[in-house]
Amino acid sequence: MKPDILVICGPTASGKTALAAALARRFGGEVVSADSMQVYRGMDIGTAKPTRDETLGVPHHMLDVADPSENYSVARYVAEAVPIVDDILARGKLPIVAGGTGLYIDHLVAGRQFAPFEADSGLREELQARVRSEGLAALRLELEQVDPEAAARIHPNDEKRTVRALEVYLSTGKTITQHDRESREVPPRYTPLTIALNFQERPWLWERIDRRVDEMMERGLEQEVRRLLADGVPRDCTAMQAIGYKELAAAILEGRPVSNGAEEVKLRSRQYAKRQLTWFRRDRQAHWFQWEKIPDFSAALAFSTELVTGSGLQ
RNA sequence: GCCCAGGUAGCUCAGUUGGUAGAGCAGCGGACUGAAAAUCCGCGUGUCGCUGGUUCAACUCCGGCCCUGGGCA
Repeated sequence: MKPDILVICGPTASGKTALAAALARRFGGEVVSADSMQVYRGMDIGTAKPTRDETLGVPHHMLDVADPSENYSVARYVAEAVPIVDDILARGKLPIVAGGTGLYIDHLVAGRQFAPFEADSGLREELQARVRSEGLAALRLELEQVDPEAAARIHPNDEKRTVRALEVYLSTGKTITQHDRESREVPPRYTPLTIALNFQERPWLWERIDRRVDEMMERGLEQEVRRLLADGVPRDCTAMQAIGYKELAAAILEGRPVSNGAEEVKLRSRQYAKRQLTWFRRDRQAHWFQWEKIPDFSAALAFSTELVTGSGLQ
C-alpha cells in the first residue's frame, strides 16, 4: 500500500530535527512534531525544540500548543494533530511526522479511539489518593474483579496502568480490555513510510547526548528552568517531568550546583534513549539509518530521498 | 627506605573460619492504548593485582613481587 505520510523517529539526539526539516524542504513538506514535551510553551532549550534557523523556513506544527501547567495527553495530541496532517494532505503537501514520542506517533497513525470521558474529572486523583491510603494491592484486587484480563496483563507494581484501567472502567462502565479490543479494529488512519535514526554504536549516541546537554547549559537551560519555577509551574505536573527540567529544578531547589544536575540530565537522557530504541525497534516496517561516529548528513539525506521517491510518497 | 591500610564486576564496596563470589549504582534486553522525557518487568556482565608454596582443593592461609592511599623518615 502506498504511503501517505513520512515518519522520522529515533532516540533523543539522533538528528531527527535536521533530517525532517531538510526533507520537508526538498519535497515541499511540512513538519508535524510528535514530541510530548515540545508541545509546551517556554520549554525550548531543554526540549531541543527546533530553533528558527533549524526549521529552514519550513512550517513546523504541534510545537508550543500548551501551557506547561496544563497536562497534555496523547488524546489531545491526536485530536490536534490529525486535522493538521489532513490539512497538509488536502493542500497536496507531504506531512512529515518527526519526533521521539513513540506513543504519540503510533496513536496518530493507528486511528485508535480514546474512551469518551473527561480526562480531568478528578477521578484519577481520587484513585491515586486511594493507592496512598489503601495501597496498590487493594486497587489491584478491585481490578481483578471487574477486568481479570487487564489484571493479568498489568504487573502488580505498575501503579499507572492499574489506576488507568480502573479509571476507564469507572468512568465509562466499559473495561479497558474491551475498549482496547474495539480500538484495535479501527483501520489505520495513515500509511506511514518510517525512517528510524540511530548510531551504529551506543557510545557514539552517548557522546552526542553529552555534548548536547553541555550546549543546553551554555544556552541557558538553568534560566529557562528558573523561569518556569518563578511562573509557578507545579513541580509535579507533566511538563516538569521532562528530562533536563526535573533534574535542574531539583538541583536548584536543593541548593546543589547545577553542574551536578546537568550530569544527571546526561544520565537520564541516555536511559531515555534506550527506552525509545526499544519502542521503535518494535516497528518491523521502519527503515533504519545508522549514523557513523561522525554523522554524514548527505548520506542520510540520500538514503531518505531514495526511500521517499521509491515508495511513491512523492 | 620503614610502618600501616587496601588491590574482588564499568564504579563504590561486601564476602568466603579453604569447596572458583554478590549488593547498590552504571549497563543490557523487554513491555507499553487519555501522565509516555512517564511507568513497569527481566538479566551479573569477573584471570578475586602478579607469582611461588602449603592443600584433594587457594579468591581465602604463608612467602616474594608489583600497584594505590596514608604515616614515619
